[in-house]
Formats: sequence, structure tokens, C-alpha cells
Amino acid sequence: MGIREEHRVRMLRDIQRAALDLVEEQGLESTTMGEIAARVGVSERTVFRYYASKDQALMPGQQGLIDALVGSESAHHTPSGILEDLLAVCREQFSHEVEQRDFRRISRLMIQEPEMLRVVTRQERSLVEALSSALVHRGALESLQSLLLAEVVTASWRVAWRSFAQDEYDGVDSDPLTLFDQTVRELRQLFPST
Amino acid sequence: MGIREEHRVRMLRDIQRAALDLVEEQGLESTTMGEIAARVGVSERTVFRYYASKDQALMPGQQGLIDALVGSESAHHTPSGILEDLLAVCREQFSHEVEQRDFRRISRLMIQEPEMLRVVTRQERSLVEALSSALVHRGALESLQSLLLAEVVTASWRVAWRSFAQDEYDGVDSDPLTLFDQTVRELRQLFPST
DNA sequence: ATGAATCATGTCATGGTCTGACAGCATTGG
DNA sequence: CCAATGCTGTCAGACCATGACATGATTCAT
Repeated sequence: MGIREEHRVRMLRDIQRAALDLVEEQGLESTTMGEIAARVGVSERTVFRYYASKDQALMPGQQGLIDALVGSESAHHTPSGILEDLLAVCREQFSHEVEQRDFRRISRLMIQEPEMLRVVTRQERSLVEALSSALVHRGALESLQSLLLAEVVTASWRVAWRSFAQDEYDGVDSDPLTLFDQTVRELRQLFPST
Repeated sequence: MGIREEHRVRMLRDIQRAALDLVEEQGLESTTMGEIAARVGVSERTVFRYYASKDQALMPGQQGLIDALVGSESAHHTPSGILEDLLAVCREQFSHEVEQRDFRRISRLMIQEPEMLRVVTRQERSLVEALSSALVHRGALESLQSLLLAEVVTASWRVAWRSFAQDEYDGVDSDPLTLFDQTVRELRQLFPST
């Protein structure tokens, strides 16, 4: 509520925007924290006070997705049932994220700059950890199952996103929900009914 | 074959051993490339000539697994059939890797030092990329399917490995094949027959 | 064996990421 | 108005990584 909080939010956003601007203009490798700081008009040190790393400045993490997944409840008690629910949460979150303008920018950069994809992927480690430990905490699953579930959910998210990014890069205006559904359908095809 | 090659191989091994020694002794964060170099008895610059990054010095990559997966052929032409074959290759490679002494050391470190797990995971990006592009190249699969397959295979490997690492850390002497099979079984359970 | 080509290494210089310490200025609240 | 708190800049430094160049060892053809 305080003016302090607003300031912080604006700063976080400004830094990310500046970072994305610069990467679009001159590529990831040749964009330094010093430049980002200069563009925002603050010192380099200050940028590091808002984002712990260059990675996070570019891709602030999947906190929205993490919250949605961790906060979700499942009526099911079998691994497959829980997976279904988690994927449904992902699906919804996915179409929600696509609304964010920066999400689209990052998506395009993921294809333009291969290193950008690695940045995004690095950030996803915390998603797996948060989700798997949340699942263990719920009590319905064992450690191995939870980890596997978290990995599968994250992989689905990543593949759907990359698929979306490719379309976005190609100028194809695809529906995120359809895209996510297609990904999940292909995933299920890997495990036939027999 | 020359003496040059032997020298190189010995050097690679010595550096990795030194790196692992130091991480075991004093943790990952406080182990610098300078120390590793000093332990081996060469200059820091030289270490970077053998390993492109600190990560790779600690975890030289999954080249064995990549080669096995990329080089494998599959009689099947459906995504699920190919997945089955790839998992079989993984399974074999897994029990093979466990024979390597350093694999066990790294496994234990993965549990002791959370950051070490991230190091390993970072290295796995190239596995996904190599495998998915190899699958596309084989011609049987589309891009989305290939990526999905590569992600699922990699995730299985990672989960099985982490499971093994936990046992290793706990002093449980488990059979790698059994462990891998169990992982795959749990994975299949996520996708019920209906 | 000798000389040229190749290779491994060391040294030096540099750029970039990230952290800690401290001091100054602004905001807030009593 | 004063004191506490918070934000920022500056400075210093550790560490990772890369490029350029010189040097000494190894290899190989002659």
C-alpha cells in the first residue's frame, strides 16, 4: 500500500523492460547489467538490489505459475488424477500469462536468442522444487512420485511454451489453450492404453 | 592414440577429481577455479582449456548418454514405441554409469550440496537439445513430439538418478536397474489405461 | 640429427557478474 | 522537528571466463 511498495513495483517493471529492450536491440550476450542500469537511470548496484541475477531480471520467474500450482487443491488421490488437475491449472495459467505483454516478448526472444531459452529453463528449477515439495507436503504422494509429477508438469509447460514461442516468432497467432491441449494430447499419446 | 591423447585424458580426469575432492572438502560455493588449478598443479587458464566452465569440470556432461540415445535405432515408428526404446537405452546406460566411481561421488554431492544438483541439471539442457534434434532428423516424428519425447526421457533419467543419489547418500545399496524400472513404472502410472 | 610445425602451458590483460561495507539523502512517523 | 527507517550511490573486491602473446616441449619429415 505505501508509496514505497508502488515504487518497488515500478522499479521492478522498469528494470525488466529495459533489460528486454536491450536484449531485443543488441542481443543477450552484449547486454550488460551496467547498460541495463544506465538505461533505467540507476546504478548497477541498485539493479542487483531488485533482481538477484541477470537471469532474474530478464525472466522474473514463474511465481504466478508456482503459486497457482502449489495453491491448487485436488480432489483426486491418485497420481494420475493429481496430474490431471495440475495440468488443468497449468492450462489456465498459460492462457493467463499469454495476456501479459512481456510474456510474448520473452517468447519471441526465446527463439531469436538460444541463450534466452537457457535463461528461462534455469529459472524453472525452482518450479520443480517448489511443486514437488508441495506435493509431498500434501501427503497423498511419495517423494519419488512427487518429483516425477513435478517434472512432467514442468516439462509440459515448457514444451507448450516453446511451441507457443515458435508460433509467435513465426507470426502465427495461435490460441494458447489449443496449443496447451495439443501438447498434453501428444504427451498422453506417449503412453498408450495397453 | 599418441601420447598426446593420453595426456589429455589424464588431465581431464585429474581436473575433475581435484574439483570433486575440493567440493567434498569445502563445499561448492567456496571452491574456486583457482584452487582447482592449484590442486592439479597447473594455471587457472589451463583448466579452462580443458573445461569450458566450472560446471563442466564438475559434471563433464552426459556425453555417454547422449551418444547412446542419439546413436540408438528404433524399429518402432510410433511415439510411444520410440519412447519405449529410448527408455530401454537409458536403463542400460544408467546401470553402466553407476559403475563409474565418479558417478557415485557426484550422486552423493547432489544431495549434500543442493547447488550441485543445479549444476547437473544445467548440463542436461544439451541432452534435450541433442536428442530432440536427433529425433527430428530421424524423420519419424514432428518437432513437437520430438521435444516432448526428449523432455520425458530426460526427466526420467533425472528422477531415476536423483532417486539413486538419495539411496547412495543414505547408504542404501540399491540396484540401479530396479531403481530405473521403478521410476518408469511410476511414470506410466501417471497415464492410466483408460 | 636437425629444423619446422604443432601443441601445451604460462602470463598478462580485460570484461562481466555478483557481494559486502559504508555513507548520504529522502521518507516516514511520532 | 527529530529520530528511525529505507533507498541509493560509491567503492572495493572476489570470482568466472576469454583473448592475445610468448615460451618451451613434442613430433615429424627430411
